[in-house]
Amino acid sequence: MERSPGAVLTSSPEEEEKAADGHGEEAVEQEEEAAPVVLKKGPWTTAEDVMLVDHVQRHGEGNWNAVQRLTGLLRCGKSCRLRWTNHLRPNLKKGSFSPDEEILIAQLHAQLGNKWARMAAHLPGRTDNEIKNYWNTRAKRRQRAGLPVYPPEVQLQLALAKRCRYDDFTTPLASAQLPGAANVQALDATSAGYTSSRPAPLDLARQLAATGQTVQFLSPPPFSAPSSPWAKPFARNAQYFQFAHSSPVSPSTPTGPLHRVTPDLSLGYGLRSTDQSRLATLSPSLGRPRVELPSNQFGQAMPPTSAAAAGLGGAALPDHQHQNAASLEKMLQELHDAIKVDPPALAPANGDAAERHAGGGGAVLERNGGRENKLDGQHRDDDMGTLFDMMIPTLNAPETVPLPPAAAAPNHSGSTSQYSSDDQDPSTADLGVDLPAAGGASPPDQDWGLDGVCQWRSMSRIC
DNA sequence: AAACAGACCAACCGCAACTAT
DNA sequence: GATAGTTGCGGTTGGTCTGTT
Repeated sequence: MERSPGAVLTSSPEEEEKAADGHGEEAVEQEEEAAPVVLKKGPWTTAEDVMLVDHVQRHGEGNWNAVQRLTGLLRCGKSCRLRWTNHLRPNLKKGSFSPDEEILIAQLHAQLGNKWARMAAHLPGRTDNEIKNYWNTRAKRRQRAGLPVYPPEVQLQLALAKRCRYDDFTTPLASAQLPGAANVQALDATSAGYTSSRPAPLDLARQLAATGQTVQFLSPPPFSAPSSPWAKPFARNAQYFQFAHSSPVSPSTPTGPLHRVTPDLSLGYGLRSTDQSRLATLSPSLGRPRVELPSNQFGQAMPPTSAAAAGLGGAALPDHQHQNAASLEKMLQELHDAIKVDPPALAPANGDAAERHAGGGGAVLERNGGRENKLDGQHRDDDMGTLFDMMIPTLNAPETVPLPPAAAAPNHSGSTSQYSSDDQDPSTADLGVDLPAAGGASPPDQDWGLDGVCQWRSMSRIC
């Protein structure tokens, strides 16, 4: 919602408006002879907007410092540029963020940190300022409320990514075996050319794909979700699996279509197909082996074996799928051990998974007593949520994953923007946010505050 | 109805990177 | 290579709106 540009609040709005209105290029010359121009600050007037738009139409974007000189607009170049990019340029999308956009922002923030401009590149029609404002207000509000900053689905990504760093995925993954050339390209892009001393990007999509699940790019569906994604139950979540740190995003990443990596994560708990089409994932570099690290995330060193496995390439081995499936199964087993239930059977590494997925059937857990039941997809969603509930405290247990101070206690200022983009790890800081202290009680309102699906409450059982 | 607090948003500022000279 | 100018980015501020007391 944009405020009326006519709301001039400067000290002498009338005079300034007059000045702005009356100037053509001839009037400028007069000013140049006069005393130094006092540039205006504050809200833009309609007349100023018109002048700026006219200037851009004539001269194109750029050379912003010339705007004042050429048009007499009493604004500095920076202000002109800002006004243009944030409000006047065509194809800007105004209004509140759609649920899909919200989810995407959370994903992007999990991956990039406070790289608003880069995030904006993934949200056509949105500006960095808009995203920044959105995130800061929501994040602050959630932090104040003692809620995790990221929605569960993003936390799951981070949790799994973090977890997997400590798993011994010793086998190079066979991207060449992935179905679909685009997939291979995209997934390879997450690792090829990764020359930093930082840990190699972890890409669970790849791992999942190696288990035989399909990984595919979907066309960008319109942002049309009817309700806030953060209000949704957990389940669709396991959808996006380009993980933090896994897909370098460069400023030159096309700002148009959003590319999605959507593994069919039917590892016994399944996802609804309708969910799958909705979730955006972080755009890979579309095959370019560009090396540009995200500003943060996963600063911790990955064990060498994991680093090697996590995407530095390598020849495909015939048994990759089984090995990785076993790793994932092991992970699930551990998670289920924590909650004293049996893990769901890992889906076979072939079409069977998709079949189960489509049918909504399959053995899933019933939390009560660990009995297995045939439940519908929703219940499987819940089970996945339970898994996640268990995952977070496990992952953040001090003996396994030391949390940076920011993770242990939210920033005193309540801001999410204070970490150094290179030094801090929002995947840990924010992932772990607001976890109840060991032995402590969960915050009273630990759900996402929107649909009452509170999986976090169960944490007290294991903390 | 008034006061207050929080949310929201536009815009500014400082800094860094980039480019031209 | 040094310098100046330009552009882009992220953090912050301050005004307005809206809901609550």
